Amino acid sequence: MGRSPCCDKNGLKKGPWTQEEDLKLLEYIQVHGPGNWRTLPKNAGLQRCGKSCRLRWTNYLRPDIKRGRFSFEEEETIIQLHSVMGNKWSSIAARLPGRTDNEIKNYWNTHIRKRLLRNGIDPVTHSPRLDLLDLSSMLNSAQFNLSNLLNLHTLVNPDVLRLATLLASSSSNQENQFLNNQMNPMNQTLNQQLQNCTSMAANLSSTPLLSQENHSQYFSPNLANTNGQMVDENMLSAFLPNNNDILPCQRDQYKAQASENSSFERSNIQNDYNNASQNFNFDSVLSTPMSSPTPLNSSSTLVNSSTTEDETETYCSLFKFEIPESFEFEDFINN
DNA sequence: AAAGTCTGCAACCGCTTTCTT
DNA sequence: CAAGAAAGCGGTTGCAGACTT
Repeated sequence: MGRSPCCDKNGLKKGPWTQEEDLKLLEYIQVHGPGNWRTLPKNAGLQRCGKSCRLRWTNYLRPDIKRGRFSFEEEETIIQLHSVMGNKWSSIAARLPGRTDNEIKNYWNTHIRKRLLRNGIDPVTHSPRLDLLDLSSMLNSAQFNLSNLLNLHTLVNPDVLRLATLLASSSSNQENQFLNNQMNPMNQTLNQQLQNCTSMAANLSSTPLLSQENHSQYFSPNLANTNGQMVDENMLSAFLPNNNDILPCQRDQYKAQASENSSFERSNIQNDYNNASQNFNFDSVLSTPMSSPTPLNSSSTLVNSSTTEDETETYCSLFKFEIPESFEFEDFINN
């Protein structure tokens, strides 16, 4: 069934409402109540479409509308509801008194969605977005090479060690103290890390990865500005124990991608894993001098050129999360 | 200081669903 | 039951103000 216009649009005003128009609409509704939108504009003396009047009332003039910034609780509620309902804005709004669907939709698109992306979470699926990472090129890169990770000369490469330090100490003059206090437990826990990394490497070796041709660039050059106190939560997860569940959860997606793309590369990962398991010498890890904090090298972090801006932001943000003052590295890796 | 770019949000568009006659 | 009107809904657009160069 075709739908005719709700009113004759010729000569009707569009665009932002003026105070005078708002007043007319308010006064009319106060007397006659909302509804009957087709005849309302004429009766209220408004040169507006009835639909426009209804929207103005429901989204702005209604007295029960709560204005101002969304609270943390509201934001969390929106995220939770969205993870269940998706873009059912009216259903979400029905559970947030005083908020309109339009307002929630706008807030989602301008704030929450970006925040989730910044945290490496897909705003549609609400799951981590490691699927976007080109692990192959990452692990072959200078700093995030699996061989380096597991090999004594380089593992716990300076940046990883520095990350550990930074997690426990936000200022550089505390680093030595941290190392003195934490190295013994780290010696034990790093053994556990090794097992987990080895296990993760096994997972990786059976996980198809996007080819470098498809992901020629990974992280944007502006990561060169990343300072020593900004580290990658997800990257760290890849190096530390008990966070490797992220990879298995993405495996089906990788497999689906692999089935569509014959150029997936696994050999590099397999080689890295084989080399690492042969060459590993744990003691030398701790004998490797701590490097002075330096910005993460942008050469290892490139963004897939085919990704969207938001996705690019996701990649970049993977390396940017605030480290709480109270964060304890030991607790984290023992967790 | 000016021009260009970005951001947030109100409002619109067009489709679907529900209601009324 | 069918047709048309009204309401609901989600995606998109346009613009004002903020920010950057």
